[in-house]
Amino acid sequence: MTTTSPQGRTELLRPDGSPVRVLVVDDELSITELLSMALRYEGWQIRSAGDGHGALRTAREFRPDAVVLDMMLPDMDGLSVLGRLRRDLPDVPVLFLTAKDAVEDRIAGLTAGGDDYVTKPFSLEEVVARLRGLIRRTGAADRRSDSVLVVGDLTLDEDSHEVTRGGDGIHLTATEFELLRFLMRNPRRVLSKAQILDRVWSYDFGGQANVVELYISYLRRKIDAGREPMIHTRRGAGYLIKPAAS
Amino acid sequence: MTTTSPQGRTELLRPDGSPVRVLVVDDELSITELLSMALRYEGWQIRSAGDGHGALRTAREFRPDAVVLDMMLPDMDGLSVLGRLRRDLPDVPVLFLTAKDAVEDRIAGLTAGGDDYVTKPFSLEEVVARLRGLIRRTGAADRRSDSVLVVGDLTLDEDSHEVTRGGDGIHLTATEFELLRFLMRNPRRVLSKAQILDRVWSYDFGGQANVVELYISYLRRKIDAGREPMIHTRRGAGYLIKPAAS
DNA sequence: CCCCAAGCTGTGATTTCTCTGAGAAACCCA
DNA sequence: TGGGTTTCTCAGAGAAATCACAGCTTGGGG
Repeated sequence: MTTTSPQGRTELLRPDGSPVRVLVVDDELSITELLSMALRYEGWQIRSAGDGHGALRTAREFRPDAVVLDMMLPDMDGLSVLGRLRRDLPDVPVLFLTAKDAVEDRIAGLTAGGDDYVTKPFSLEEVVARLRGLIRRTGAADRRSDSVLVVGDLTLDEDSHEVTRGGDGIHLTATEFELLRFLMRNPRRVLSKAQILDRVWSYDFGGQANVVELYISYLRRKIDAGREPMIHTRRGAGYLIKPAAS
Repeated sequence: MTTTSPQGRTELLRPDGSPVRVLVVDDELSITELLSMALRYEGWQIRSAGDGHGALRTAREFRPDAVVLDMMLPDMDGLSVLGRLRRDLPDVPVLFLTAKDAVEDRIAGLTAGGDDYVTKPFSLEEVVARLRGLIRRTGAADRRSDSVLVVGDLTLDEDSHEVTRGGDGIHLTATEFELLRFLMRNPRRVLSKAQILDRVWSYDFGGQANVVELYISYLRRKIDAGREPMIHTRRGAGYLIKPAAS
């Protein structure tokens, strides 16, 4: 089931209308804090654990609809946690967090079962999107909701990563895609550069805030080029996207 | 829940009808005083603290619906306060106060969970508006109320920053927008130039008082131009806004 | 009816914010 | 390993917003 809030945000809900439950497992407190905060903001119910045993204990009692699991835990191997988790909750989808240089193939094997993974350092948009995808696909959320965002004649498919405007396909880089997704998930709302940075760039990004301006500029070239503009600047406040007609 | 006071002011209330509670944390007494006064005027219940430990103690007992938190506290790091605060009150939204030049580095991740921040020196309108936004969005106030102010055929959307009169879109600068918001939040009430200056301009504004006249003039050109005027001067007293028909 | 204080607005200086080109570095895939 | 792609920094140009100042208008008390 999905429902749309007054702000235009779409929320995932479970079949019975209660909020989706997500368990976050990572040994770094700053990471669990960050994720808990962001995921809670999606309207989900969050519990967190700092090690494998805690995770298993919490999972049994909390019965989450999805788990975010760091592969690198102090007390046990990520794989063992996964195995034991599956014993209690056979169908729960898992989003793995891994270091960038971790063995890709082992992960690839794991994700064959419908799970997914992101590498650290991640951006919140990425984690939220993948988690939404997992929950959507495994049917923890009632009706399989749509993976296509639409604003005016602009469409963005979160599954295939396809973007079109007025029917024409548009190629975007990864960062451009995430930025556009964030804008389109919040249509007609002014988003500050800080908000965008916090959401679209990875949590350890230490650079200049004007990358946002730069990428807005790239996006404009690709989606607004020659057409009625959809991306607007609110000087001193931020940016917003809205249908061209209005 | 929202209710409309006899003066025409719209107030945020909690689901049970009791006033919203806000905790203000800053080590400068002048700031907590200023904010407490302004926020109390919104009809909210305010407590304040001058350091991290005091903040945590008060938060536990007062259970605020929102927190205004200076990042620069004498006894502890703003982030530690945040972390511990979140342990007791996982869902409470936080409005951070930061110095203008510190924005870039330590804000990273702060707005990610739906939190927000303003830079010092701020204007009271800004703080109040952001707080209202936070409370509205995180649902501490009952039904998610909407973000549009309406006076006569004039509308102002706090989310999209859109302003229309009689259906026509009107572009306002940041300062014009804040001034109009203040007027529209107090329709049919005379606001003195001093009040306006105190609310709309930052607390350290040292300029000439006639900026208010200047900006009223700008606003009139944009929203009253050619139409029945809605902004009226009460010579020697101040200004007020009201629907054209009356 | 006159005068003055209060209010209004044109001009322009200054500051601030945004956009974008150029290029360096990192990255990815073959 | 090498070339194309992507990300990001830097810096300059340009646009927009803010504000001081000053002269003009207006309203209303005397």
